[in-house]
Amino acid sequence: MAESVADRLGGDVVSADSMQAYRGLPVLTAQPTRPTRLVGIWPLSHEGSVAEYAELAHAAIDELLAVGRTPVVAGGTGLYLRAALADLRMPPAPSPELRAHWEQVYDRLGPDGAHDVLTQRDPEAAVRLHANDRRRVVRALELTELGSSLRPGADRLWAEEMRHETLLFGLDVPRDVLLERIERRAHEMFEAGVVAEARAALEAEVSATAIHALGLRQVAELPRAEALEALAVRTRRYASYQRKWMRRIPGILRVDGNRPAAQIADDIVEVARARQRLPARRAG
RNA sequence: GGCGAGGUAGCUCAGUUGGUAGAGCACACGGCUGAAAACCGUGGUGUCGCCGGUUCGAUCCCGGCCCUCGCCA
Repeated sequence: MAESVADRLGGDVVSADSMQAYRGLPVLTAQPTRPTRLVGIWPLSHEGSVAEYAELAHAAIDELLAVGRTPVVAGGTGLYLRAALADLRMPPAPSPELRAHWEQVYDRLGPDGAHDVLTQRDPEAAVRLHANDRRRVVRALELTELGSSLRPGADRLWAEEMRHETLLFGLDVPRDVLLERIERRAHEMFEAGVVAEARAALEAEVSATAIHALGLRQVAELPRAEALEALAVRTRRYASYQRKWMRRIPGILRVDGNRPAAQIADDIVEVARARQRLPARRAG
């Protein structure tokens, strides 16, 4: 669908998806067949992050705009989409030493003890976090040593502000249709050789980030029927996660996604063209 | 047909010496600022196989029936 929109507008698709950014799992991550920006850019051994992705996405988008093409950003989860479209101004990168140190502290003091330490060092961050959220409590603690905070200044994640004038569309698909599509998609992945792909990937080094590609371990290790079910279950959860973001991203326009891609693309292009003409008319 | 084991949440199962039941996963909802297809939190969604009996009260005890699995005919 994104490709159809890009073709009609004279643009290119930019992927907003953490796992499509890796190369080596084209079937499992449902990568597009035509070359797409930010797809397959990292080896599986690489530990990717939103902040790193955001820089690349900004560069790709600006490059397209500079030559007069329309970037069509498609994803993915809301965080990656927002990271591509807005300037989230992430706090400083984690240092391996600080992370290791605070992880040790967390494990030694336990969740409540570690959370107490955070309350002393950064009360504002502490009230936002649950003691059991090890990842974020550790991150917040390491930031206190870098003169930063997990919650610096304004909330940019949920703000409407974006780097460029942008139209946001979210596709609505009825629940039963969605479940059926997920089921079919899982089967198709198996027919396309996802098992061999996953096993081959796990032979080599896989980063802590890439290992979480949905269903990677299950597909490689479980018997077919169980793997298929696990893949479908995880995909369902992912879909409900996307719905959640769709409800919350400010300014998103929801369109009926239960139609052929070309038809949806036509509608979106029509809205885009109408919006483009509006300022000119007013000016005129 | 005989003997044995079992029938409790969507699934796998625990439990109640009789006071209408709870874990994991699934599912729903919420959070999220350099791991986001990740991670954290909250919520039990139920004719306890069916019919009767005993009892103030039965998912639990008793009888009958149905179903599943195993062994034997």
